[in-house]
Amino acid sequence: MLQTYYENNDKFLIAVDCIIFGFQDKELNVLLTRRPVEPLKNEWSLMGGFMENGESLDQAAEKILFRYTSHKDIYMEQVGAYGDVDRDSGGRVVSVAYYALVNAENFNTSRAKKYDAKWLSVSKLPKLVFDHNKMVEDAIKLLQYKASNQPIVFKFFDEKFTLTELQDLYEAIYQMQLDKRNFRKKLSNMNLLDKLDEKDKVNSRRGAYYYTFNKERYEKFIEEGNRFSL
Amino acid sequence: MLQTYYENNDKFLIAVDCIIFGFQDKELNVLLTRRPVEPLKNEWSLMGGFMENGESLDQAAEKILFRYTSHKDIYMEQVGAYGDVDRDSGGRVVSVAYYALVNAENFNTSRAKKYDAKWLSVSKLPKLVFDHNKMVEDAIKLLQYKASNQPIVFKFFDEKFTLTELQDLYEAIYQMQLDKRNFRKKLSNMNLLDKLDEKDKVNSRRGAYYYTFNKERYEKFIEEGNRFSL
DNA sequence: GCAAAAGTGTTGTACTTACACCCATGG
DNA sequence: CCATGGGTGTAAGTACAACACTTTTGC
Repeated sequence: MLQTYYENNDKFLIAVDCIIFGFQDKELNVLLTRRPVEPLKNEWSLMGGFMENGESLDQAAEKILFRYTSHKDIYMEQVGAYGDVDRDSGGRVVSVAYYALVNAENFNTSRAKKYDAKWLSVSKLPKLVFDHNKMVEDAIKLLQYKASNQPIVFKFFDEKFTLTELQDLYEAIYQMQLDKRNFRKKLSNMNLLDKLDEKDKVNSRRGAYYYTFNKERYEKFIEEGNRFSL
Repeated sequence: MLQTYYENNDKFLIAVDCIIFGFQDKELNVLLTRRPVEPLKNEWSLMGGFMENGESLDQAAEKILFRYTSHKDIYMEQVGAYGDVDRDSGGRVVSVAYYALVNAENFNTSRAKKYDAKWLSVSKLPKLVFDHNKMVEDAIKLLQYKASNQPIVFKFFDEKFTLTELQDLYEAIYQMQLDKRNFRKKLSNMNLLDKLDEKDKVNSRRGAYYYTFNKERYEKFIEEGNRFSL
C-alpha cells in the first residue's frame, strides 16, 4: 500500500552539473569540458554526470568532481535544480547544479585533460550545451553574494595569499574595480588575517607579505555578533 | 546508443514541496497540512506531491499549489533541492522546495481544509515530517534576502496596503523591530508607492491611507541604476 | 475627553568613498 | 638609477540609528 502510493509515480534521471570556479591570471575561470557523449558531443559543457541510487545529491556532486579532477574535500555549494521539460535534448533529465571553489594553479588538470578540460574566463564564456550558461550565471550571482558576507574566497588559495591577490580575486568575482586602501582598511578592521614573515617575490621586486585566514579568530568574531563583509 | 547511455542510469522519484507563506495577525505564517499518506500519516507537513513526466519543476510546483489551494498565478521561487538518501522514510525521493507568497486573508482555505490545512506562525512551528523544517528555514533565509532587495513583499497583499501593515510585514519577515520613521523615510525616498485617497478605518479611528506599489515607476527606478532596499 | 493608531524631522554616528605619494628591491 | 608593484591616512559625503510629540476620530 505504501509502496504502491510512492511507486505509482513517474521516475526521472537526475544529473549533477559542476561549475568549478578557479582564480587565475586575475580572472575568475570555470573549468569546462568537451561533452563526451551524444547529443551535442564535443560541445562545451559543464562537468556532469548522473546521480546513482546509493548516493545523496551532495555525494553525487563530489563524485562528479572527483571523476574529472581527482580531488576530494573541495568546497561545494548547491546552486539549484533545473527542471524544464526540454532542457536536455537527449532525454528527460532534471539537473542539480553545484559550484566548487578550487585553487586553479595547484589544480591537477592531467586527468581533466583527458576530457579536453580548459579554464575559461567567466567574462568570455562560449555557448555551452543545454541550460549550462544559465547555471553559470546563477552560480556567479550566488558566489558574489556568498563572497560578500562569508569568508569563502580563501578556498581559492592554498592557505596563503597576498593582499593584492585577494583584492584581484574580489575584483574578478564582483566584476568591478575596488579601491586598494579601502579594501585593506576593511580587512584590517575585521582583523581576521595573520601576516606571515614570508613574502611573495614573484610579482614584485619589493615583495608582498603573505597572509593566512585565521579560522579561530573568525569564529570568535562571529560569536561576538560581528559580520564578515567585503 | 544515445538512449542506452541515458537510460542505463538510475531513476528517481522527484517530489515538490511548497512553503506557502502568508501574512496574518502581524506574523509570517506557513500553510501546513496533515500528511495524507503513510509513512507519518497525519503528521504536520508541507504541501507536496510528485512531479510527472510532462511537466517542468516549476509547473509541478504550480500544480501542487493549485491542488491544495485552487489558486493559480501565484508568485513562487525555488529554494533548492534536497537529496539525502534517507530524507524520506517512505522511499528514495529527491525533493525540490519552492516558496509561494500569498495573501492569507483572501486565501481560499475551504479546499485546504479538506487536508486539515492550517496557518501556523513561523516562530512556533511544530516538528514537521522528514527535512521539512530545514526547507522552511532555508526558505525564510531566502525570503529575507529577497525581501531586502526586491519588491516581492507586495505579493502578500491584494494590491493595496497601509504603511503600518507593510512595516508589520517586514518586521515579521526579518523577525526584528523596525523604526517607524526610518522605515517610512526609506520608502518615501524610493518613491515607488502611490497614495490612494482611500483609508483603512478598521485598524484605527483616524484611519491609515492605503498605498499601492507602482511597477512602472519601479522599472524606471531600476533602469536609472537605483537599488531597491528595505 | 480619551484611548489608540497615524503621521511627521532632526541630530549624531558610523560607514563609505575618493584620492596621491613614498617605499623597497632586482635588474 | 629606475621601473614595478607594495604599502599607507585623511577628509568629505552619505547612509543609518536613535529619538518624542501632535493629529485624528469613534466611542
